[in-house]
Amino acid sequence: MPKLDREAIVSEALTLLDNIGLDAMSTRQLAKRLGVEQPSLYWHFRSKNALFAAMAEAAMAPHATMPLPATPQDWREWFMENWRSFRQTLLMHRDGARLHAGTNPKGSDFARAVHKLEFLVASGLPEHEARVAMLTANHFTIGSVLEEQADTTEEDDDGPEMDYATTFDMGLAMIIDGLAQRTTRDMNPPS
Amino acid sequence: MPKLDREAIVSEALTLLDNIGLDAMSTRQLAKRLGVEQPSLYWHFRSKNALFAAMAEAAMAPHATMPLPATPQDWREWFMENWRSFRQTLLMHRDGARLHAGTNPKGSDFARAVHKLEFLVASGLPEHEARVAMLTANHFTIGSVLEEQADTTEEDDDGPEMDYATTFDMGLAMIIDGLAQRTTRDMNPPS
DNA sequence: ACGGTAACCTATCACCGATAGACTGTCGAT
DNA sequence: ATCGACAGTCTATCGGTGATAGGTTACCGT
Repeated sequence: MPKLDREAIVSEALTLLDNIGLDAMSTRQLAKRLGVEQPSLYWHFRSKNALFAAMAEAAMAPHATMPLPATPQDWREWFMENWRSFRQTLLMHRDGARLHAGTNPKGSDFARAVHKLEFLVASGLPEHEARVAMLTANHFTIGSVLEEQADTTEEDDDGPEMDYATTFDMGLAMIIDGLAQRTTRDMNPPS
Repeated sequence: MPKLDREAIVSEALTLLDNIGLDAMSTRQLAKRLGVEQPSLYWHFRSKNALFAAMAEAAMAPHATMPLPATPQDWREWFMENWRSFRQTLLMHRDGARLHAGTNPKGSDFARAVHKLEFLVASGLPEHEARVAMLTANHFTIGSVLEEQADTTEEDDDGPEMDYATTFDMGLAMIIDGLAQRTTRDMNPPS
């Protein structure tokens, strides 16, 4: 019988999430899986939302521990891979985007974002535009995965229908090209 | 005593949403506001989710009834205004983005999307790229508003802090520029 | 006058998140 | 060895929730 601590609870909660989805998750089912009564969870977490926050943070670990970019690297390639990784991490768990949406970033995440921004600046991009591009890619990724995971259309064998991965890649490439344009020329005036 | 029909329920539900937020919404509070007992709502809607779907559709009306683009119009300007309108509509109601996320588009919405795509094609853009740009802008908008509405930081008077509207505009402009690039040149090879 | 049905009601179910307070085990200090 | 503190779990319970079953009313065409 594994000792019950925050880590074990979060781990089991994530597999329960994968099985039944975010809306169906209840503290009672989770407690039953852990061989424990429901109120015991409230010793380790102040509320269900606090548990969700811990789950969201744990689910983001694969992306949050990726190596940071280094200066000799091609910024376009890194940009692509970074948000591909973000998307993949969101897709690892059922309702991963909904779980992630609306979670306040930790301090370390903020530090990593600063480092990434500095890398883009060191690669010759204007800081303001690079920051906007990072935010844009973030929002685009969350929105994409949100819609992908909300899609309930059955997988008929009548054809590929729509490839979420390549659509995502193309959208991301478009953002990258829009950003790349900012290195050479200024914005065109509004009229 | 106003007759109780779907429209009245949805209308009152949206003002209740604005007052207490999506998570706190309950059928009992809504029924009380309508001067009715709670199970009565279930004659008009099969489930709470069905009510949410009707609310999402009604909330999208301002954007869904906008005039469609016509061929002599500048496609860049229209693109900007269309997704600005989408964002503004999502912002009209509390938790508007969460309410909208994961709703299957109606048939008429699909028809409108086809028309918009045809407009972009008529403006000289390649169809596939235009379609990707529309999806990208959609996901970007939803992700942006989702984060904006999830932001709980108090409005201190120590400065502008961050202007969501202009950040959105700049991200949208980046997508537009990325799309515009597809008219003149092909994608650059990966190496 | 009568039957049907739209539209509401009461009553109730199973379940939920959360809290209060009692219990048990471990462990360090005396 | 004993005691006290406290981490960690339990039982019991609260108010609230979405949803269903089935009774009641009022209108409407025949």
